[in-house]
Amino acid sequence: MVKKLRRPRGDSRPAIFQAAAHEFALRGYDAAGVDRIADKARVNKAMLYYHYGSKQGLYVEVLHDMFRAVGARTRAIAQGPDAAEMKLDAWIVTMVEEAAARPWFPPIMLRELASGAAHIDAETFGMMNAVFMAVRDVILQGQREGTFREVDPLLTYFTILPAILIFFARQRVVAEKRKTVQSFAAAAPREVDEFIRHMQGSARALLRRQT
Amino acid sequence: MVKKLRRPRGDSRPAIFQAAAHEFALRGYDAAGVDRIADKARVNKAMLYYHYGSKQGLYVEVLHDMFRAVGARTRAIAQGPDAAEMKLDAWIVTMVEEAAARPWFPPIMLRELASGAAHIDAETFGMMNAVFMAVRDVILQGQREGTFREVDPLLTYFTILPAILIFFARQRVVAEKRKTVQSFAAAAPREVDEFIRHMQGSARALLRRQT
DNA sequence: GTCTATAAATAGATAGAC
DNA sequence: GTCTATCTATTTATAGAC
Repeated sequence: MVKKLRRPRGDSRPAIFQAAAHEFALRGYDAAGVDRIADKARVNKAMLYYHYGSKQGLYVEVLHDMFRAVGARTRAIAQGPDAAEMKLDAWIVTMVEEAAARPWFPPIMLRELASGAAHIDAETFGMMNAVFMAVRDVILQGQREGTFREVDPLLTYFTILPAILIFFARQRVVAEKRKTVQSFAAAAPREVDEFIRHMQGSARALLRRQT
Repeated sequence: MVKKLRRPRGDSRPAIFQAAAHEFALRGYDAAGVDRIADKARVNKAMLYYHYGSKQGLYVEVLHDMFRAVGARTRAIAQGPDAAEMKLDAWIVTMVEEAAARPWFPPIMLRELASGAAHIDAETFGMMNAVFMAVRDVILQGQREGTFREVDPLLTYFTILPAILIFFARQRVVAEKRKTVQSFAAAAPREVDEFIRHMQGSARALLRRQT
């Protein structure tokens, strides 16, 4: 008889966090199953409530973890001494790295944008907004320096950001559908390095003052 | 006693369609409730199964309706006689008009991109892909004509499209959160005309050959 | 075409033993 | 910290009367 594999005792909290992040990314908040999260983390469902209180509480932790990391790095870049173009390049690298380090980040953020931020509390919303504020500062700096056009910072932010989010979300789509749907043969997955160059070039093209 | 308002008999099918489109957009496929759809359409739940067979069948109809409309208009533009820059401008107007005419289109498509197209059958996937193919043809045309840079058509498509989708999805976020979250005061809603100009300008900036 | 009633499965959450 | 058992509400779907 095969003994059921067990995690070492005491590390159930991070195991639940990981499993929840993946489940929320895969199915969205409402469709995510507390039972499925517990199974994936190989813990009892009651442990989830012991550590996090509720499904909502668990979701908020995942969101805060995301925006803490992204927010801190974005603010650091915005407050640095570099020229605006360099800062924008660095921010794109940051977002790509965070999306790669937390694969659940792009799907979750896309879903929240799609649902009107339905499951986001005021505090988390403030963290989301702080990221925008920092990027807006960089765009305004570039406009003061004369290197950027007089674009609308908000509309420009929401042109660059979703492109990054969708790139990562799309990688999964392509990988899975290419097996069965021949019409998607043209859409080979792209390399991350190639995408960073594309995105940096796109952002510069969007913002650079015409001559 | 107040008599319950009734729809005229016989038009339950379109009423269900409308209600379903909104429910799918608001909550996503998995979290959408057949009961809620029936209530919203003011029909009995059994009617939904009578007309559409299943929740999945209803969802597929909503998807097909979306991509039929977008696909036909996109193909017509791509096959027309205009220069590539004009075609791209026209396509952006098309997408904005379709998103305005079908408010459920941007949220549903964003969710599918976020979930890896989990609920999309092969046929619908082909329709989605046909839109990309037509836009790719326009980009290739512009490159042959010498007006567009040698960008990757796929990465460029997925830079322009999500910006349009998110703009509409975001309008709802802003409208609702601005009431309660003061930190979002900076993010006033934008006018659609203003957005079209921004998006056409962005697409041209992305693609125009540098001098 | 339209309705009621209900089946059968699954959801989030909790009490209480260990 | 960890587990079993269970409560209650909600889910998709169907059978059958009208």
